[in-house]
Amino acid sequence: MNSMTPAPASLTRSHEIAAVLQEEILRGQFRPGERLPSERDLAARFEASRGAVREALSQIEQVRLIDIQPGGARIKEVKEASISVLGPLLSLGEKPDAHLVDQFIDTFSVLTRFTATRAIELASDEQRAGLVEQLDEMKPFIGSVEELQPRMHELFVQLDRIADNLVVRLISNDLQAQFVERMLALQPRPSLGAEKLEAFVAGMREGIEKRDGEILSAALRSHFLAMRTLVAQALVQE
Amino acid sequence: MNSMTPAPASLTRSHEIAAVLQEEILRGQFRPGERLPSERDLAARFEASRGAVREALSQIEQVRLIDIQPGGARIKEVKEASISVLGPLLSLGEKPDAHLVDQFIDTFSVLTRFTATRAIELASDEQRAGLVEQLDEMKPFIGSVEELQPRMHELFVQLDRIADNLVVRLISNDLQAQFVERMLALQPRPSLGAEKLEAFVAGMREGIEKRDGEILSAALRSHFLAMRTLVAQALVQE
DNA sequence: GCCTTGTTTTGGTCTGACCAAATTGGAAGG
DNA sequence: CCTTCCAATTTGGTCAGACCAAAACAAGGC
Repeated sequence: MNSMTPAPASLTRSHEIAAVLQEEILRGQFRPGERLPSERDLAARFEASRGAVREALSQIEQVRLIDIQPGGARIKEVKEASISVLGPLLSLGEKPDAHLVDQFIDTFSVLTRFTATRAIELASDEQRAGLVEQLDEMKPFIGSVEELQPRMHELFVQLDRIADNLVVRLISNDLQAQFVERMLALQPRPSLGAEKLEAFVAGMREGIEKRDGEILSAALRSHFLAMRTLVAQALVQE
Repeated sequence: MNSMTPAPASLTRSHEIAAVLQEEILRGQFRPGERLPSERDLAARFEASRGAVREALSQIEQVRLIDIQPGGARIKEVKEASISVLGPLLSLGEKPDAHLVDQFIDTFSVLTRFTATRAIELASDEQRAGLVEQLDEMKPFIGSVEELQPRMHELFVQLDRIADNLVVRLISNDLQAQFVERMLALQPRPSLGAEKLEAFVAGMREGIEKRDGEILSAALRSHFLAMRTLVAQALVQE
C-alpha cells in the first residue's frame, strides 16, 4: 500500500556482520581507541570470507564508529559517530531507551517547528490556502489514527517542500529512517485523544492562516510534548 | 596542534571510486530509478578489481544514494539520501552553492539555539557560573579569530554536554563533518567585526546569567545571521 | 633507557571462480 | 499485434588464495 517503505532487505552476509559488530561496539564491548580484531580473525569468527568482512567494516567506518587504517581498525567514541548509529542504539535493549526517545522527539519537534515557521514565511497565499484546505479535510478523520496519519504526513511534506531546506530535509530523513520504523513496532500503538488532536489542527490552521509563526510553533510544541508523554507511557507499560 | 582533525586519509582505491561515482550521481548523470553500470563494468572502467568497486558501492548505498539489489544497483533521489551527501554536494561546483550554505547556517542556528536554551534550563548554578567565566575569559581575544575560535568552540562543547542530547550531538557531528572543513578552505577567512562579537558575547553572558532563553536565543540568532551575510559576501567575492 | 633494526601482522588490492536471483529476449500462444 | 511464459544471460553476493606496502611489534645495539 505504502510505497515509502522499500524494505532494505539487509539479509546479505556483509550487512549481517556489520550489524553484529556495530551492535557489539555500541554495547561498549570495545573501548574507544582499542583495536578491532583483524579482518582475518573476524572472517574466521563469522565463518565468512575476508571480502565480506571488509565490506562490513567499510560500512561501520562510514558511520564513523571505527577508523580503518593500515595496521588496524580502531574504535571511536559513539559521540563522534554519525546519526546512522541511532537506530541500532535504539534497538539495543528490549525496549528503546526512554531518554533517547525523548531526545528524538524533542529534536523532531525543533526541526518541524523550524520547517513550519519557515514555510509559512515563504508560502504564497495560494499555498497557504492549500495548506488550510488540507487541514480542514482532516477534521472528519480525527479519531482514526490510520486515516489521519497519512494526511498529516502529506501536510508536513508540503510544508517541507515550501520551506525548501535540503539540509533539514536530509536530517529528517535520517531521523525517520532511524526512529520511526522502530517506534511503529511498538504495539499497541498509542494515540492522542481527539480533543488534543482537534486543538492541534486548529492551532496549525490558525497559525497558517494568520501567517503567525508563534501560534504555529506553539501548536507543534504542545503536540510533540503530548507525543512525548504518550510514548513514555507506552515504554513503561506492557 | 589540533587533534580534532584526524584527517580521513581517503586515499584508498575504493574510497576514490566511491567519491567519483557519488559525485556523478549528485551531478545528476543518472536519473533516479535508472540502473548503475554493473560492478564488472565499473571495475573495467576504473581499472580496479570488482572487490574495490563493491566496497565503493557499499559505501554509496550506506548514504542511500543507491539501492543495491540482485539484478542491479538503482539510483535514488538525492532528497532521500543521508546527510553524508551534503559535503560532496557542497564540493560539486567551483564554489559551494550559496543557497545550500544558507540552509546549513540556518540549521546550525536552530540546533545551536535549541542546545543552548536547553543547556541553561538544565544547568546548575555552578555550571552557569563556569559558562559565564568562560565568556569573560574571551573578551581579551575578541578581534583575533584564531584565538577566539577555539574558546568559543569549548563553550559550545560545554553547552552541548550540559544539554545532554545525543541526537542533536550526532546531527551536529554530521553537519560539521560535511560543512566546516569545506568552509574553512574558503580563504581569506571572513571574520566578524569586534563590535558584533562583543555584543554577541554580552548577549550570551546575560542570557546564561539570567537563565533567560529568549536573550540567549536572540544573541545566537543574530550571530548566525551575521555569519550568513558574511559567508554570502565571501562566496560572491574573490 | 632510547633508538635502530628486522620480522610479523594488518589493511588494500587483485584474480578467478561459483551460486542464486533478477533481468532479458525470444518463442509460443491468444 | 499483444500478452504470456520460459530459457539464457546478466548481475549481485560470496568465497578462496595470493601479493604488496605500511604499520605494529620485538629484538638487538647504543
